[in-house]
Amino acid sequence: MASYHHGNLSEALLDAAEVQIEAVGLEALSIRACAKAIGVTHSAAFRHYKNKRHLLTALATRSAHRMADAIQLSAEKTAQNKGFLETGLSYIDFAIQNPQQFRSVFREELIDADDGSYRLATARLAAQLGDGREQRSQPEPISEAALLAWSTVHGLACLSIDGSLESDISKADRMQFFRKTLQRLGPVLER
Amino acid sequence: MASYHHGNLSEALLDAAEVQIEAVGLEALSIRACAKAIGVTHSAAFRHYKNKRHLLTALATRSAHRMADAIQLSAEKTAQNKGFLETGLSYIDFAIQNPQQFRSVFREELIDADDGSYRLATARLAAQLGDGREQRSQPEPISEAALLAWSTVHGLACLSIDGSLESDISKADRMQFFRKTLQRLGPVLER
DNA sequence: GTAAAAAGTTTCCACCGGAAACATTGGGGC
DNA sequence: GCCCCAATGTTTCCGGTGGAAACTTTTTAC
Repeated sequence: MASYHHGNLSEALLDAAEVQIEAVGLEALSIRACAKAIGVTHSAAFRHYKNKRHLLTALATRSAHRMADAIQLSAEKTAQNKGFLETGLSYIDFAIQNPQQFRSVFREELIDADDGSYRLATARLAAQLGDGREQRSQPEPISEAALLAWSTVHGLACLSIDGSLESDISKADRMQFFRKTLQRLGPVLER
Repeated sequence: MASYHHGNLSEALLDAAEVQIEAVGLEALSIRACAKAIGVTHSAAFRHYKNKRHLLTALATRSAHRMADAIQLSAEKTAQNKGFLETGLSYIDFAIQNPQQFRSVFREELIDADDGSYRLATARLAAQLGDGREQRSQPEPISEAALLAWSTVHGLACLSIDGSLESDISKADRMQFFRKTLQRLGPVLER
């Protein structure tokens, strides 16, 4: 106990960062505060992440997988053909439940977008939106229908957590309204 | 010349901020750098904006109006009934041409979202998307169709400037692809 | 058992946003 | 025409931040 070496500081830093961003916002994340929460000097963090951007990239990667997991889970509970609607709604739901984590995934100016595992995680996420069956191999470009679905869902998520809809739709019936909105998309999502 | 009093420092600060964010990114904006670019002490800025958040709010407000102007201009050049397509495309185009300005408009964690003139500016923007004819009076909630249109366009803009589409669509034929994508929406945008 | 590498700490630096106290200026009332 | 005051800048200070460098402690490999 209370050993000099923490044991799993890199993971602990991510945990602390996750807590901190949901508390104070993604932009206000501070390495020093994360380190202090763990009981370690801020310099220790730089042994595991060469700079703040690398920490945020790791956080974004983990968040992307969390999100993909949540979506996958909801997809498995749903009939194959009604997949898109539930997938889209759980995409939005994750964003609303974990706004800062969601932001961390797409805030490329804060992260190293070329990072391999980050790209992998976001590719997985994107593939989930491109309707259930479409298992894209790498070089094949996204289809029109998939882009339409993804951008609509992504737009709803962004507008929701950015507060731009607050004067229009109350939080209570937001998801219901979103469901109806997404249902409209159905007819034009044919391949 | 070279007078002690600048004359129009608040505007000059916004101009400097606009230049700086497109150069170094919205999150990296520094009041000190803006002030230095103008040739003024950083403290002078606080005479005009009580803190950084207020500066960013003013910047967001101005950017929102710039964007609304650009959209309005393109709408006026277009046939009345084909309005949505061109409106949406110019929304996206503004975002791609001025990514940091676009971000500043919607980055509510950085600005004072309750500010009156900011709300006015974003309301104007939102109204433009809700198809040409629909002149929303304040308390009337957004329609399903309008939300669908707005969120799709907004999603495309966000995904574009965040680089999430880079591996899928080259920049060159991006707008063309977006046009085709948005055209699909037409049939389901009936009121 | 010891040498090297891994993982912490301490100390330093430049920069940042912001507060406070002071200096300069220009405009309005007399 | 003068003077006072409010507006606008400046200087100086503070605590917090990311990051580099040098040092210490621990773990691991041989």
